[in-house]
Amino acid sequence: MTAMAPSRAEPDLSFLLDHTSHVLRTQMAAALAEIGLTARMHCVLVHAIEEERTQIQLAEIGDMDKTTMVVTVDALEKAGLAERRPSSTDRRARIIAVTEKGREVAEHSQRIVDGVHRKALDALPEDEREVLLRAMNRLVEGHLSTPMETPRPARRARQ
Amino acid sequence: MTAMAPSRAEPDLSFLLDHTSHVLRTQMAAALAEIGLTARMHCVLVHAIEEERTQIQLAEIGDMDKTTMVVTVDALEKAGLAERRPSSTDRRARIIAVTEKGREVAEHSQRIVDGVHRKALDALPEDEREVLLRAMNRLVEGHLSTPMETPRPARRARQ
DNA sequence: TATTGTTATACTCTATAACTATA
DNA sequence: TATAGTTATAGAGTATAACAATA
Repeated sequence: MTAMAPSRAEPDLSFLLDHTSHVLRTQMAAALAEIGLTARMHCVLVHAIEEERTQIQLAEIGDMDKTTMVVTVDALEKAGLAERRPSSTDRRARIIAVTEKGREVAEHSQRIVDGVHRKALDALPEDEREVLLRAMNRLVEGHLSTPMETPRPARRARQ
Repeated sequence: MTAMAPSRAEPDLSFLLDHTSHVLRTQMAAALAEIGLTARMHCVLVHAIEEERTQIQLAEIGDMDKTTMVVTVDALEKAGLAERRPSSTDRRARIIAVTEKGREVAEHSQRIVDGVHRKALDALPEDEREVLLRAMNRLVEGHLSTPMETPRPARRARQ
């Protein structure tokens, strides 16, 4: 599953980040699954509510491929939480419109997400909690802002 | 790639952990790739040096499946960094013996790993760094210690 | 020519199932 | 019967390629 274990004296930041993010992700997935959502569906729903956005825009926000967005929106439509509507300004593009039910579900799922985060943070003393968030934000905006490119191994054509 | 984006007032711990662990992982992969190692190969190498260990024991330490361990050990053997030796006490088991070259490479890769971690931590003020590590360790040992079970969807037999 | 969304599918990763040898 | 290691492969996830419609 996750690689890399602790055991040395040196602080193993990889292990700490991999482990915590993985466990939190399983907690989040389990919590959202109870109302039939994936983390991605929740993410798209929330950002589609904020303002009129196309699939591409939502894909960018959620850092997904546009093809992944297609299946995510398919799932949202199937669940009756969102609909594709033609953009009034670009006939190629589709606006993701959240339904009334989608709005309700998103409110619920946002409470679930916040609750999962809250429970994790509440496990820390207040001073640590604050500093942890500040430090993580600093890393996200600085040294750990951009993924390093992995040389993708060219793919052969379709047929 | 990674889902879930920031944007709300609530601290989005999922985003912070996912993003930082992902970026750090790409940095680590790139750094280790320069000497032909994956993070998993490094992990196995290091723990195989510490003491005589079987594949299963190493798999447990690195939190991998035994079948994943097979391919990792294959790679290490192919690179001349380790060898499978029959255990003297259990004829089913194989001890992973690290070669002299493997020892040298492991020393090098450990420096690389520590360097990648060091650079990330050095991007933080000292007080934040310390608290971050303390808080992460607290989470790993407490609220975020154990992944939540995902109901695996039974798999059909082979053939 | 470039871009949005779509379908089809190649590829990677991981883990289950089944097997062999041994305990 | 249970376990260590192996092989084969199912299945999930993801992203590339190609395409149609439109810009």
